[in-house]
Amino acid sequence: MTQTQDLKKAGLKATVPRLKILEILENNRDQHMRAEDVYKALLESNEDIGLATVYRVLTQFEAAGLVARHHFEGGYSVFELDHGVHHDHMLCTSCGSVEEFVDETIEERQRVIAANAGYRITDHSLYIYGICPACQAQEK
Amino acid sequence: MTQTQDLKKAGLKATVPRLKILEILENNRDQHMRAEDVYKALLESNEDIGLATVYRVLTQFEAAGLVARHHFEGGYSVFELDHGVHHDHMLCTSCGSVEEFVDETIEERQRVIAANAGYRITDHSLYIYGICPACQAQEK
DNA sequence: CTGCTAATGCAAAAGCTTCTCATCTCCACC
DNA sequence: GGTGGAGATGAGAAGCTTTTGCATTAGCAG
Ligand SMILES: [Mn+2]
Ligand SMILES: [Mn+2]
Ligand SMILES: [Zn+2]
Ligand SMILES: [Zn+2]
Repeated sequence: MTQTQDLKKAGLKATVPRLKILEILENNRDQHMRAEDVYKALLESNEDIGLATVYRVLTQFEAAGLVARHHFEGGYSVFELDHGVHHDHMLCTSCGSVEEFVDETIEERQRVIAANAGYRITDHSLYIYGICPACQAQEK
Repeated sequence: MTQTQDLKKAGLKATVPRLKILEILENNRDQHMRAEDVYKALLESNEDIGLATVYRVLTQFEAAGLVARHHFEGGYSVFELDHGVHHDHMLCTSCGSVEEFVDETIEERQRVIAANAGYRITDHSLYIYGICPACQAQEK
């Protein structure tokens, strides 16, 4: 399916800014990008797209389920293409690297906790912060 | 132990602003307060303390282990007195109410995940977002 | 009591994100 | 293919939370 079709299916007009931003996210599937990062990538591609549009489009993509938004420590949002498969994150507070993981035991416990309290879960976020092996090695 | 002693033990001078802020946090043990909330409480007590000081003091309290800082959705920090017992949070996205919980199974799984990746955990945060029973009842 | 250092209040500024509004672009329809 | 109009965009202003610079004040060791 083309990117244009992806957008149409999400109920969004296939405009140039949206197509370019989608392309950038696909070219950085392994990254968690800030709006500013996306904006810089656009500038490097000589695209004349405003930062405000980047924010608008990313929010629309999130609402449409095309991307996932995360709030890592730092007071800003990061985005990644939503592959449909949920995952959580472990972050190195020293070098900033991010590792992804899925743990069905934790997922299940969360469902149980919510059920016991009568909550209907809409979302959840789990971040493990620590020092990665590489940074530990450098400590010495 | 007095509040003055608490501060001294944490390596902080027992100043008026720090004592007042500590007092406010103790008077709101069941709350998760923003810096702004603490500031407003100070104003109501007719304390002439600047917002910048509130931010500075809360950050110092966090570093000293006196309070815990959380990043609920919304782009700001909330603080609560640290009772030494770690807990996670479940939040209602409709009314904003917060429920606390502890789940040893999840805690253990996190340690295992980190160990498998060679990470040394320094911290973690788990937020479950959903609709609380009361808000579900009102939906209909 | 005194003096030095750390702490404070205020205002300015930073950092991220949203909003306003005039202009431009998609695209459904002819 | 041409067109009208709703929706999208760019630029800059503004909003919010948090931090910082600096002159002044206040803890507290001696
Ligand atoms: Mn990810
Ligand atoms: Mn709590
Ligand atoms: Zn690292
Ligand atoms: Zn609720």
